[in-house]
Amino acid sequence: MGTTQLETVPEPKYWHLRTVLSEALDSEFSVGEILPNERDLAARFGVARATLRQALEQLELEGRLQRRRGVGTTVAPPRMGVSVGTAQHAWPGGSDDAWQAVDCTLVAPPAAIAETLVTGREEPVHTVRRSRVSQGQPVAAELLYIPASSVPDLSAIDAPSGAARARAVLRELQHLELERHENAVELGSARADDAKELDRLPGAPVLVVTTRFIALGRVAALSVATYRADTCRLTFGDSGGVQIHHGPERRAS
Amino acid sequence: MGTTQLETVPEPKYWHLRTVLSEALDSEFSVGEILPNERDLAARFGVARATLRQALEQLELEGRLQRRRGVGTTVAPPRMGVSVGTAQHAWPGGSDDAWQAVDCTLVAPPAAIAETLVTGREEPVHTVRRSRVSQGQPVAAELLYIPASSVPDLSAIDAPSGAARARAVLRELQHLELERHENAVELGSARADDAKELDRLPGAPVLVVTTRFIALGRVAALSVATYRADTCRLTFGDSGGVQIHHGPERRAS
DNA sequence: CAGTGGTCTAGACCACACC
DNA sequence: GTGTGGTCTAGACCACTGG
Repeated sequence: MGTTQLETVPEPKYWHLRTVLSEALDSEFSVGEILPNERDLAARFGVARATLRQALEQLELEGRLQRRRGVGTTVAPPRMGVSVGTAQHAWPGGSDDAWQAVDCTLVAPPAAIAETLVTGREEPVHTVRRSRVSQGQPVAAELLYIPASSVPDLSAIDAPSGAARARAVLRELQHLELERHENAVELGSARADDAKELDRLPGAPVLVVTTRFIALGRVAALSVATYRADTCRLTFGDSGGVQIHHGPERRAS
Repeated sequence: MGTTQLETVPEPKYWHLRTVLSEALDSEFSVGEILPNERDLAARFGVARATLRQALEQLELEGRLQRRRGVGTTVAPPRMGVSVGTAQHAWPGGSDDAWQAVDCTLVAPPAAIAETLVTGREEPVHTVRRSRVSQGQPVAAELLYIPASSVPDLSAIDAPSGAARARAVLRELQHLELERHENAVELGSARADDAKELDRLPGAPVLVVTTRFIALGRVAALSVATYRADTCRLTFGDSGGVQIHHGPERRAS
């Protein structure tokens, strides 16, 4: 693991380090193995700790490393494939659903949500919180926004809030006929509450999946799900289990 | 824009700063406007430049800011919706394709690719490079891997490489009957060549979309497309044009 | 040229996990 | 406790853009 190469091209140190470490991970370490601590590594490569950290950040972003405060830095397993947008014509909360309802409240929709829920400007919405676990670890936190008009027959349910009510709301939703749904994926950073649920620090990179469920020509429900970007590979249109092993240069040319 | 609040909760400074700046962006700045430079901003908030930069990095990751070396930091427009995986049953290179072929070579597949292209272990693959432009700016760079056996009738084409040959390869591909395709999305960082094409620095966050095109029960083509994560929102299953305006807290509760 | 963001340093202290 | 990663500082110099 030497770094004694004075680049002819002024490649940033941290980028070069990233490459060197990446190769070392492929050849000298195995999944779950714990790396030397940051101070040692920095000394070994003759750089400041901040620079070393910049390289580690890159590798963590790429899902190669996992860092935990007070514990250490370990070699991450390959990202798990998490299927999204399968079950093309199913409402959330269906029988084979990977999610677990946590809570439910009835509130006035925040402005940004109301805008996407084109229907019912000032209409109250049920807000269902759900979480998704895969292979023993939390992978996503979701907020579902369901306009009250989408589940009109909810008066029979007496639970005012909590997981029971959440399940009741979702059950009601199944009665509607789902036309289609539309997905969008973008990069975001975890808000404090999501971060906690995902066992990450605030600001951790997440993949935000926004799904609009269309029924009767209206948006009957809106899901905003934040997935851990470091551990997840989102799969669309089936084949959730494909393992893509990333080699030395990952997409080498 | 005051920061004179000594937190009772030990919220990191950069995180608090991110929030303050985010709110300022919503209320006091408009798209395209240029912010004060980092040294001034840091002084104004009474923090070190590195801390200020940490906050700016967050906001850039979220697509709120755009930073360019030698120029300055500007307020980014809302992310553009880029449709992916529409045209459910179309090969790359079809008539309404958003991509532009750049180059084409015939090589032995790198190990990581050969593994995903389950067919033909040692078989040579055509490697087609394409780029995608949307609203006047580059949004994605792609590498298409096409096993030679997928386009057997290519001998008639004499162009050895270049854009012309790339188009010829894609034209041949249309003759196959496409069964389906499978998409996966994950976070990555731009390699040097991709970064250059996307007008970003190496290591910039990108959304990597891997698509496997299935025909005759085999993987007939494999696409690895890297999208700029800062400017793009990937849309699946139609509705490419939906604008989601992010409000003050973006997904406020 | 001057001004910008990008990289890097050598420290310091804090929050957390584990013993 | 000790050891880890996370935050923060106050500098310095580099690479790039634009006038």
